[in-house]
Amino acid sequence: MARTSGSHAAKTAPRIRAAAIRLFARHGYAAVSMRQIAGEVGVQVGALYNHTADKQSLLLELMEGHLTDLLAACDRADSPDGPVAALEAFVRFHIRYHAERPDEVFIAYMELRNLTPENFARVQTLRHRYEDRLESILRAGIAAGAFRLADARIGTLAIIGMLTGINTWFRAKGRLSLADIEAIYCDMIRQSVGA
Amino acid sequence: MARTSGSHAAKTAPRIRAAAIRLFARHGYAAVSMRQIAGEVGVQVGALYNHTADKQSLLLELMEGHLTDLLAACDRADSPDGPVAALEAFVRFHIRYHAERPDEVFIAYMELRNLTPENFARVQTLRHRYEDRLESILRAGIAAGAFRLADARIGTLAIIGMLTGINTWFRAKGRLSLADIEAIYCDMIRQSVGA
DNA sequence: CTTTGCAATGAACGGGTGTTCAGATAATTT
DNA sequence: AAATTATCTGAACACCCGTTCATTGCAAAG
Repeated sequence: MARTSGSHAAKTAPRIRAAAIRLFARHGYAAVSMRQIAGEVGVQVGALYNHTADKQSLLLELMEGHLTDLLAACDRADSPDGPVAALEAFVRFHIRYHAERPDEVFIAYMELRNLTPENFARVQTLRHRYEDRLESILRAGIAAGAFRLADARIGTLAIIGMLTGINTWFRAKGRLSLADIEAIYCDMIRQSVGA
Repeated sequence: MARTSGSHAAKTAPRIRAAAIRLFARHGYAAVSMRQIAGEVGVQVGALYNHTADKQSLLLELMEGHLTDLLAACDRADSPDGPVAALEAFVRFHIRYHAERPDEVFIAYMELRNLTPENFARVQTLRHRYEDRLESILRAGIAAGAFRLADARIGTLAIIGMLTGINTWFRAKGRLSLADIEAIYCDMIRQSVGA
């Protein structure tokens, strides 16, 4: 039987992913070469291919990994009863989770066009699953008469867009802390759906 | 056979820009080669360099062109009196203007990292000038007591993020027309600032 | 200690990259 | 009609790309 623990793979593979995440986020998938990634890991190019089939698979793994982690964390987070409280919980979860993983988020939203059509479809499915969490909250709020919102789907896309935008400008050293921003966004989003 | 049929010589520059816009938007700056652009224009690679200094300058020209056009159009659009009406006018202008130029918008928001630091600063300045249009409206609304919004700057970034997100999913053939989306966004954004 | 087998090396493959430039040609000016 | 200017071609330059593979090294299993 092949060795399963203590082998190099257990250490090199995650390091390749970490290097790829940082480099892809910084310069973009197309602008980063396999040699750059290998250099960051401290290994020769060919060695990468012991851990990933090719560059495209590496990108897909990063995106799918990020999105499945996101969905799992979203399920783990408790969602209180009542549309207004559930919406606020979602907003706070989203902001916190995304603020902790700026590079993964950047890749997952910016490198979609560098996926092959099949891989794009897989990633898009996962993304849709996440958006559906929010859409369900909005639908429930509308049905309960708690929200004044014309369309749950558009509302979902608008709120997600608003939230994801944070990653493009938020810096921890900025004028406002993440908690400040969280509070402002909670208010704006609650108001935006008329609650 | 140098030069195939030279009558449209003076029209090559705009055609290069048009091809670059389409290709950059579709595949990304880093993934598009000068040979691809030349092929789309129907010309050899070397000919591109009669109209642009290099690939980086081409990207900068497209971005700066888009943003100066945007600012000019924004100034031309009439902004009614009163914070609520001014906000609605801005939202409607933004959605319409951006819906008409999906490729330019995509490039201006996605290819920032492929600009040299100097060029990035220039583009960022223009972008900030546009955001300031909205921020002024929000500030006036807060000062007049018409808006319930904790921070004008964060409000600006939140609303801009919400609006720019539209370009990532809007398709003219979709369930809702642009006018529908415009109406929903107007409501959501007005509500989001507490008006 | 030997065997086993994964992982890393280093070189090579075919092809693509942005950019330059001498020479050719068409349009415009004189 | 001749001279000038602007523009395009076609080839070349030096370098980088993703990927493959025979060879080598080395940690764990027996």
